Amino acid sequence: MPELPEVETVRRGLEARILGARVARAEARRTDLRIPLQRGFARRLAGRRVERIERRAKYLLLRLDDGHCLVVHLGMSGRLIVGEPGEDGALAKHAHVILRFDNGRRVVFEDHRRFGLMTLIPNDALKSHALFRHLGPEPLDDRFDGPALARLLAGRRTPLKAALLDQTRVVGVGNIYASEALHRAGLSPKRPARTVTGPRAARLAEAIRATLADAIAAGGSSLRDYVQASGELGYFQHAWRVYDREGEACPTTGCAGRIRRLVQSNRSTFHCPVCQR
DNA sequence: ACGAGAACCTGTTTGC
DNA sequence: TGCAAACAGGTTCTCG
Repeated sequence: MPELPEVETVRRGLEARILGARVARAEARRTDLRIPLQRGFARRLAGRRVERIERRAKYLLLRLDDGHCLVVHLGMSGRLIVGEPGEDGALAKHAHVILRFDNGRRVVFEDHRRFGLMTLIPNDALKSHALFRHLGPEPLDDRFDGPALARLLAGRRTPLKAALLDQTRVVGVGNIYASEALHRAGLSPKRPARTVTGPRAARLAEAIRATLADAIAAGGSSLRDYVQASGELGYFQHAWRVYDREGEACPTTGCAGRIRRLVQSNRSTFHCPVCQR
């Protein structure tokens, strides 16, 4: 799922609803997530206040009042469902962790594939933690530009699409937005990453930033029943230029190409062979 | 060190 | 309708 725009959308939804609230009760119904929940995970959350809600790459960081950070990754199928105050509906089949806050809100972590994770890490250990140590720069940071991207791709023979998915290069771009950004930049997903320099790198850096920013503005992409933290649907999926549009006409003005699907590193890539070179 | 592919797990869609 | 295969937004390990 969730790539940077969806995670950022969830972050904003959480911020509006549980920032400053205190965990009244926490419950772990299943502990074998991608990283098994720590012993006493629920007990350690009880009574904690959420002081800040941040995002790094595709990770949500809930800074608690005891010097720890509740780290959440949604993997492919993870969701954080925030209920209305006082509301206490039925739990989904794969509701693994339930947090009840003192403002009446319930936050449920659901993840049927269990590629996601929740874990508590001391704030001062975050940066050096194995989950974060090797992460590349944030694409929406002002310092992320053409020259910076060219340096990150230098020497890489791997196809450009695969390089964009590599979170040690740049973070936050996943399978949908990699295809989208490459189309926006007019660059072939098959091009060796190291050939992206100068004006091409500038175009790609800008395309990545614009694609992610547009998606955030739309509340992310909602696939199937994925919902953002507020329970609303994002609508960026309607703005996809190439993703999941195999056989359709290329949306580039004046381009007569058709969108093709190919498989790279076991993932689908969508592109226009005519205007992406 | 690098790059490609498989593995992790469950649910849904597609094709015969 | 039934069944099997393919596919799904991510990350991490293994192998060559």
